[in-house]
Amino acid sequence: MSQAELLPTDRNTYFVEVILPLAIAKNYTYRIPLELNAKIGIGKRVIVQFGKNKIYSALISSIGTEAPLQYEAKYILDIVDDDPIIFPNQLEMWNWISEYYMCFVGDVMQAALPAALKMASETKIMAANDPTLDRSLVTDKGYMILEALDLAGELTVNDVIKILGQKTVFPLLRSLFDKGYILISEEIKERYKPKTKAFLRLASMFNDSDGKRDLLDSLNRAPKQQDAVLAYMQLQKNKSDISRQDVMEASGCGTAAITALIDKGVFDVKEKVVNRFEGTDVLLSPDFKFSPAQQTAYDQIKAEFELKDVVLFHGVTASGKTQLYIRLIEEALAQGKSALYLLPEIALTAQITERLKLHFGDKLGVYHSRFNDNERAEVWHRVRKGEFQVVIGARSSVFLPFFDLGLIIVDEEHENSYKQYDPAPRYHARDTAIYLGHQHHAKVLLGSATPSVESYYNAKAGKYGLVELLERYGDAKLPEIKIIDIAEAARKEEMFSYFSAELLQAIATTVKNKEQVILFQNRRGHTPFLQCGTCGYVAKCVNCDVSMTYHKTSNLLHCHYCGFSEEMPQTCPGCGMPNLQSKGFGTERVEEELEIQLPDLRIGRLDLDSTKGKHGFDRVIAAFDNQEFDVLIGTQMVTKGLDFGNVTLIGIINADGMINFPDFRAYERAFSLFSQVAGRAGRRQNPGTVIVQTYTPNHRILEQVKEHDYNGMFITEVTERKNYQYPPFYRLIKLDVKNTDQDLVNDAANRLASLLRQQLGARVLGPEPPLISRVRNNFIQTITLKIERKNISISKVKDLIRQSILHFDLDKKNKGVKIQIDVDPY
DNA sequence: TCGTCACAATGT
DNA sequence: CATTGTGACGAG
Repeated sequence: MSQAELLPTDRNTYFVEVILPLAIAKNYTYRIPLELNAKIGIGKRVIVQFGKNKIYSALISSIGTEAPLQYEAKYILDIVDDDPIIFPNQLEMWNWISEYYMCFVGDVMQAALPAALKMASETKIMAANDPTLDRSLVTDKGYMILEALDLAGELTVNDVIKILGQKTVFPLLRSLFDKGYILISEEIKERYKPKTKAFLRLASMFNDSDGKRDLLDSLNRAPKQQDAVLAYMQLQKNKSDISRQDVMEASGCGTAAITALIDKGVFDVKEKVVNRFEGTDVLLSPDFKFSPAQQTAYDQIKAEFELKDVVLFHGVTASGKTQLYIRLIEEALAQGKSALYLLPEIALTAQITERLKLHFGDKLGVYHSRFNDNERAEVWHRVRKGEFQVVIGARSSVFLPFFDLGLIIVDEEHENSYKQYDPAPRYHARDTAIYLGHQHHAKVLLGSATPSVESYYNAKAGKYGLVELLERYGDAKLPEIKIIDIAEAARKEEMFSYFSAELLQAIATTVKNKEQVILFQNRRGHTPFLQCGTCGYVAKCVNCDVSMTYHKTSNLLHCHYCGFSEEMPQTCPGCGMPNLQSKGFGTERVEEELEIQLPDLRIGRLDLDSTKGKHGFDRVIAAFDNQEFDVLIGTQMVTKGLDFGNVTLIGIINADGMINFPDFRAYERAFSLFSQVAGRAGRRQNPGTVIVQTYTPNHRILEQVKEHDYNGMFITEVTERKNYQYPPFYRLIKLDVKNTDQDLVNDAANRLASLLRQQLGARVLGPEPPLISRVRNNFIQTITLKIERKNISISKVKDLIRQSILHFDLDKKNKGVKIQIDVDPY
């Protein structure tokens, strides 16, 4: 059904299928009132009533003329948009995600739309103020609500829940309503508000010079106001639009003076909609010189793009990848196409966005989770209108309403944060980007210094093009990597706290040379676990099967899984002895110990806890960049695409935790993490040094890191994965079975596994408890499916899984058991 | 997912 | 018995 057919004179009755932003399996059909016929269109939002009271904004996914047979469709209440907010090919992508990752389209809608574009139904309650009613007849709680209404005028249901401290308030409100004490109104409220700014204009009578003089004279006894008027007149010479803020800045007055002038009628105020991203429209012409190696890589990428739609670009750290990307984006723009540059969330620093802004000016949109909703909605609208031709963003920017994409860059393509885990849709942004590229006939460039085994395998197998750039920009050498055996150093009495003599020495020398150090410890907090030296008790979270981490900054024990925190016990809760010992160490502890070992250092910390708040992260980075610290201690946050020219020493405090992780990707992850950390060292003249402390100095992964031997790592990994049936040779689908009752979970998981085995046989593994077998009071059992790539269709397998789950849900014994499906888990 | 309905548990 | 809590179910 095309738009053109839907003329205002159209007297047909239409029915629309809508997607609701909920985790429900079906789409629902609504009827269009005749008077709205002219406005309907796929991809527009509509207001619908769903259930008895709830009102949602849903999205039209299809239009038809057949009335449903089984039931009578409700009418839609209204149509929100004049133009569709999403394109048909986006709907197609949503459906693909929902099919491939086995989730509901409503889940995809939740993830795809910025919250400000989803509207909330806020049920408002007002007092009826009927003097004939006797308030003393209502219950205590009812009375509380009426009192609160007297004070506030109106309340939302949420407010009532807070006031009463209980969840079920509807019966109570219903009875108050039925008896006539209150009024209830459903009001849909759009959360997106364009940003406005107050602009001032001098009232017309003061516009000539006489008027101006009189005005200034009359303000003789109000010097601040006089200043403000003078400042305004000064600004008026160069600018036509003068904002209140401008006047305040130029005159040094506060709001009071301006408000007084407005009240006197001296200034007229006008609210104008302004762009949230003002002040970035500097367009610099790009003028960088490619090194011969860069030029070769660039030519190869172009050549590969002629043959393949997806190209993997393996470029070592500091090889100048970003410059290549910029050149490629410019080319896409020159062809009148747009471009998307994806980065992992934590790599999206002010550093990189500033660099791109210099090149692309106001054509560049930035999209990531540290933006608030209004900002995200604004980026959405401007991409939709084609104002932003280049978007740099994290995972979720694959959902933006692009048209005519010419190029997608997925930088740091190996990063596991491209895979969303908690809530559904559990999609992989790299793979979704490839789908998106396919839709737009765009080229996709995957970039990484340490490509994922999957992508490299795909490239080697000829599915993707492959371009490698294995030398650093401008002759820079790769850093030297030293492996230190902690056990041996301890034997020689060369361990001081967590630091070997060699590391401490290197830190001291580096700092003396006015260079900087990064220390890497992949655990945050102070002490990862507390154990009783007498009875062996370990402090664990009450909701999860994980040890509590002590954080010195809060002086509390924290659970990193559910956020629970509690006081640190003085004596062992198990046996009562005051013998609790700290085991292990996180970034806070490293910081503390380093201060003891080398007291005069200026130390900064970069982890989730030290970077709270919108700009927290950028602030720490900027401070380190400005050399306000000598040493930066951090978790894997320090590894992500940060570019510090002055860092020449990297220390990995303890490499073993990363290597000995029970997961088939552990070695690959350790290799890329260590290589990425090492890549932070010495990006200019000085190649830099990396010191890795470990108890297993001969581990093959460390050997390979030391030799910068990506290829060796790839070959050993590929062999192992082939032998043990892992990706890229097999597809994995993980099913988590969850419930608060441990026995129920175990039994239900067994039942599900046997249902699956009936269909899929030995491809079904488990169930077994995962590493963390209880999170937020839910026990978990995991069933893993390994699906071969040949002789069986993956969509057939997914159908069989869906059938098995349907079966599973029919069994009354499985009531209340939740199943979570993760396709291609990371 | 969320709200409602039916029913059970709790306390007067 | 009235109020609060809990679970199952269905929504167009």
